[in-house]
Amino acid sequence: MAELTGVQKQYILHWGEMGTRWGINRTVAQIHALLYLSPKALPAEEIAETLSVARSNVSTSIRELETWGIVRAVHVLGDRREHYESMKDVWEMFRLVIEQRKRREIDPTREMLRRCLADVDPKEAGADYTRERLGAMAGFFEAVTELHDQMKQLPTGTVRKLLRMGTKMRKKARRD
Amino acid sequence: MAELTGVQKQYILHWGEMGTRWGINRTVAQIHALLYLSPKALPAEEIAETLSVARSNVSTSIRELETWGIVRAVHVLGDRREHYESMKDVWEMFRLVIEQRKRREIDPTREMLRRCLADVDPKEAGADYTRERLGAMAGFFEAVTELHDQMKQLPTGTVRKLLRMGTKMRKKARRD
DNA sequence: CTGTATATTCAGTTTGTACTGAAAGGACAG
DNA sequence: CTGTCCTTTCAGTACAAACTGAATATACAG
Repeated sequence: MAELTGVQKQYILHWGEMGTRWGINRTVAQIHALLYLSPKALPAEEIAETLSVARSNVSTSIRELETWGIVRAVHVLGDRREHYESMKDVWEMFRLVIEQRKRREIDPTREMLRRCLADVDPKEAGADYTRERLGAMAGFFEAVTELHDQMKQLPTGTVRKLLRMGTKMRKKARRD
Repeated sequence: MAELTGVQKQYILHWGEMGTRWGINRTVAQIHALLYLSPKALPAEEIAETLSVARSNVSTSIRELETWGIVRAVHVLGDRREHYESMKDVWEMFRLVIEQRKRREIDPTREMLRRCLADVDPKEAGADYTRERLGAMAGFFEAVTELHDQMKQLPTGTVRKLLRMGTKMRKKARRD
């Protein structure tokens, strides 16, 4: 893995770009991309060299990937260094990330909306309007939460079944 | 709307924070929050004052919201200024944003993956492994695209029906 | 036309996040 | 223990994105 192939380079750079667009640090995303493509676990130093970033930067980035649960340290016989490897199951990887982003971002937003709804001062002008808007937004987030809870518990295969079912319902609706 | 109520402040600040976490400019998100809560369309200057940002900043931010299609300019009789209002249908708003983020981010990633798969050099060591990993990732993105296409064409009510159906299937699966 | 009100553009500045390298902190072989 | 190898922490720096305000463009009333 010392030298990257053209394809690897392309994938890693793109993945880094995607990361930034979704609020994920570029280097963190690049390291993940590198590990995902790597057939064997890599030591931090090799990651740093391959991506041309500081060793310490790799350390913190790896830590973040570990908190997501999509990268873990493994030990190689006869080597004192930690080697890092990425989870390879793509669906599971995204499930983990989505679950955590929901916890970190969706859930607090739901709470904020509830708090706001409770705090609307009825004496304030336009209180009804504010409640209406906040309520609509809250409803949406509740639905998203419901959807997520479903997905979380469905095995991958069932998601695919639902996809097919959706197709049928859509076709039927069009005929009606 | 000159002075914000406590609830409005809370909502706008939180929404700005959420924006940044998803790669959306804080001010852009705040302006959207303000317009979403506002019962009437607001002129740029009032937005700037209310949020304490430069008039020019509002101009560019509004432009971005317009490209998303979730804010539009309206005219008020006897006023030369443009007034801006947010779409109020939350589901439609998110549908628009998701559709465009898919176009800007998911689609290019799919293309990148296809290109990579085509470019894998069979002579290179580990070519099979690389293809396997790229293929798995590509499969995921294809599924996401499929899911999106379904959602896009389903009326909101049908999404809810699917949610309920999922619940039943899950309960059944648990019994089995 | 001219003058005024409004909107946009853009060069320069600010700000916050990411990154580096040096120092400190572990772990372990000998 | 001691020295070596590796990891983590952190203060300072670099950099990119966001923001400002002045200059410019545009629209329109008179």
